[in-house]
Amino acid sequence: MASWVLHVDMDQFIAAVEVLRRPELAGLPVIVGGRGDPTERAVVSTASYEARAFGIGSGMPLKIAARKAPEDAVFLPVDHEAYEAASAEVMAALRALPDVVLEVIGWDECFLGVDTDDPETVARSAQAAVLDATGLHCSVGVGDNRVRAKIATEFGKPRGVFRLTAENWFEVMGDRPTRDLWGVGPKVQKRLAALGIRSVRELADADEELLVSEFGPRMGVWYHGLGSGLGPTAVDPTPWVARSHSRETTFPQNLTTARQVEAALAELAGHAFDDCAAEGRPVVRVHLKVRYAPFETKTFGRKLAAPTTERGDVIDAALALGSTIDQQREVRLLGVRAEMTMPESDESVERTPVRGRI
DNA sequence: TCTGGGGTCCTAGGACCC
DNA sequence: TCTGGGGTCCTAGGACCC
Repeated sequence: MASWVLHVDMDQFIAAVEVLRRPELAGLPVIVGGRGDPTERAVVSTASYEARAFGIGSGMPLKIAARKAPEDAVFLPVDHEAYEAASAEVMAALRALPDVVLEVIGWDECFLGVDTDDPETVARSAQAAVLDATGLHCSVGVGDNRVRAKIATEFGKPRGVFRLTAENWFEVMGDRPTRDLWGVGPKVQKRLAALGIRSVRELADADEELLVSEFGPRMGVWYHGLGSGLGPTAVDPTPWVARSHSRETTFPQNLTTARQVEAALAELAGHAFDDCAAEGRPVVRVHLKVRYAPFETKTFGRKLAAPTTERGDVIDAALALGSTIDQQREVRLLGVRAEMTMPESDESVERTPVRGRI
């Protein structure tokens, strides 16, 4: 029997959860984001397929979405708790499948590790299990590693299954832009293009030394392998442990005085601390993020003299960092991140240097 | 056109030590 | 007086993901 990685991704998850509890929204363009008010500073979390037909997608400012949306479009506020609950049901249904190892990647996606000679059958039973338990649809990517499984899912959407392996990698991906690779964003795409590398195949054929000199020893090698669809195969069922917690707010009206900045920092730092305290681990480091109007962002942080479990210490650290904020400029966003001590971890686990995880 | 909030990881460069 | 090579730790910044 061969080992396979399956990537399960919910179809328009957030919008689907909303439609599930409000069936009268079925078939309408549904746009979830912010507080559901398209005149506010916020972006789209998820748009239903009906809304996507109008060019509305995740990450788009709500104001723009409102301009593109038809009259019957419905704007809804984000309801984290509802999605958490739905996510837990999805994961439980998948974990109950026979002989699978499950690694949660986000609210609406996970990897499954399975040993089988018929991964498509496992994929179909995963879809059936999720639909049966929650009424929600998902797509499944089948791969011989995590990278190929993850990318395969896009070809399976919606409600489908797609297999991507060493065998069909170049046939499927070879002529596509590097941006289609997991972990290649707009900046890296540009830097690659400057080296004359535009397609996935060109990346695979590129000189690794060149990539290392441009991106460093780790990322250079990683990007080169990505061109061939190389990636780790391990699926790790160990529950995810947060390394840090942060709170940030974009203000409806920019802050203009030191008083306002201090009050906001103290509140954010308090919330960030509380999130860490809930995990029962001390805070070791505090970071600040400030976005000056119109859109320039600065981040900076400091290690604390010693790990602390005192709320006041974290707030003091945030305020001390805050004293470096330029008082002459309007502040549009503030964020405080508190990094925690880490429990003992297994460093031997191969990591995918793709940043970000929910 | 106007850009959220919550995360993780990598790199460069300076400080400091031997 | 001007000077090496290597290691580790820390900070700042950047990039990407969902």
